[in-house]
Amino acid sequence: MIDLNDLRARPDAYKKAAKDKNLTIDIDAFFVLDEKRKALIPRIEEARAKQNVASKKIPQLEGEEKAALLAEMKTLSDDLKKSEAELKAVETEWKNMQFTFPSVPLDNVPVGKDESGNVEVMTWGEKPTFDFEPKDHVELGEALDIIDIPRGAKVSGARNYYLKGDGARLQKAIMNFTIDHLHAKGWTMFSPPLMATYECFMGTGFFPGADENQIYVVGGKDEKTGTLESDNLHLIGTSEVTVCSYHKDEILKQDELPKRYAGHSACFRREAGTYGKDTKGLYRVHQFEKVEQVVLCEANEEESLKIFEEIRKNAEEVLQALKLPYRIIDVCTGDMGKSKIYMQDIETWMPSRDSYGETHSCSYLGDFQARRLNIRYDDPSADSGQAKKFCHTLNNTCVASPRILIPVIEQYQNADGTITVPEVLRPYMGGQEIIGQ
RNA sequence: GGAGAGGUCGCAUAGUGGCCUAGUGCGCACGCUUGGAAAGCGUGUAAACCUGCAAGGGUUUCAGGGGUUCGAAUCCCCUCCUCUCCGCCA
Repeated sequence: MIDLNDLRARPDAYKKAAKDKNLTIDIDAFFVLDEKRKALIPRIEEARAKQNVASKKIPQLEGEEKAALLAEMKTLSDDLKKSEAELKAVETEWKNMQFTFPSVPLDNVPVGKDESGNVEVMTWGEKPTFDFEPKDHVELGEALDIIDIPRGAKVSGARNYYLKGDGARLQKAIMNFTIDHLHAKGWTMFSPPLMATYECFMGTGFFPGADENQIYVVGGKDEKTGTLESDNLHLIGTSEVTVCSYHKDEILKQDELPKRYAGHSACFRREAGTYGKDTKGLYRVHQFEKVEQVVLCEANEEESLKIFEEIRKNAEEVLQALKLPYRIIDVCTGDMGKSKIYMQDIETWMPSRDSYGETHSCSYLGDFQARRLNIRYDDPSADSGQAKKFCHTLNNTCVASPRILIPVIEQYQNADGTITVPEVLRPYMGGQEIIGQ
């Protein structure tokens, strides 16, 4: 959600943002509605005020006087109902339009049409070289019986998989290592709900929009009627949805900000429209595990950007501990989504793809989500008129698996087909050094 | 899944069609009192929106939505949530 006063003050900034983010929206049409609404409201409020005055008088009156006022109020009430219906229609559209409006990206965000406009900012680490013919993670995983994709497909359809034995243990180890990494820095762990209401998806900016068909609806067959029923819940595609919504409709205290939350959860994505894309292996799957960083902080861009660096660094530290080469890219306007105002991706080197693959996504959303979720904080230093402000929110992957297993398995493979367990993960695997011996 | 009871201001409660501009208690803030504190006394105690330079004025909000009515916290319908009992169950 955007600030309407800001929209009215600088409509051109929003028109440019929409254009840069490849959104087709009609801001001028919105202003027509906005005016209509503003004209209707005083009319309705005036009628209601009259009604309130009459309501006090009526019980004191008797006979003709009373009948006359009742008749007058009947007419007023009928008119009022018409105006209210009109306002409701206008306001519904007025609100729906607002949900489609983008936030305005920061000035330093590269303008671009799609991912080809993204800009590499830095790289870290040496790409691995092998003195034998390296295999990809699927071949290695199946030979070691730690990844089973055919059986995943048998049981749950394409893009599903089993991690098995040391494969499952390796994923657990990476999750636990990452959780401990954040815990040591004072982050609060969450094991959040995996299902959430439409409002939470709306509040975090995923609904309404194209993302909607990426999300699974929780439903079931009604035994009596045999028809498919929806439970009006959706499976989260990221714990950002339920962790961020944790404080929905709350007023936080300034001195308890920033809130640093780490959500560890399974994530579910339909991956609609990606048929034929990344079909091989564990890159693009319907279900994965993720430790997500979510921060709610004060509405202060400078401070927020420091936190942005902090959460990106937290993720980098995990990759560095795993000794996985990666690069950071500035995501351009056309690739960042309507809610974000600044975004960087971390891409980790994946030998079998002979390229970097996206493993992390770091986003700064300004007050976009907090407005939709109605999360505010008390600012005692502010003027009394504006003591309650909307928070700013940020989020970044800390680690997501099995995608991260691709570089881990491929980079740590040995000539004999075994996999060396990264040193930092060994304590999480009972000291095990090699998978496949 | 079945039966029942509920959802009112930060919390607890009162409120069965106009006296509700939602009372009372607690909490909180400020003031008086005091050497200081407690107690006591007094005052205040939300959000959103409209209007206005401002002071102010107005509207809405009693879980949410719809209805009846000149008028709804209160009556009717639907949805959500909570609790109790039964059933099932990790």
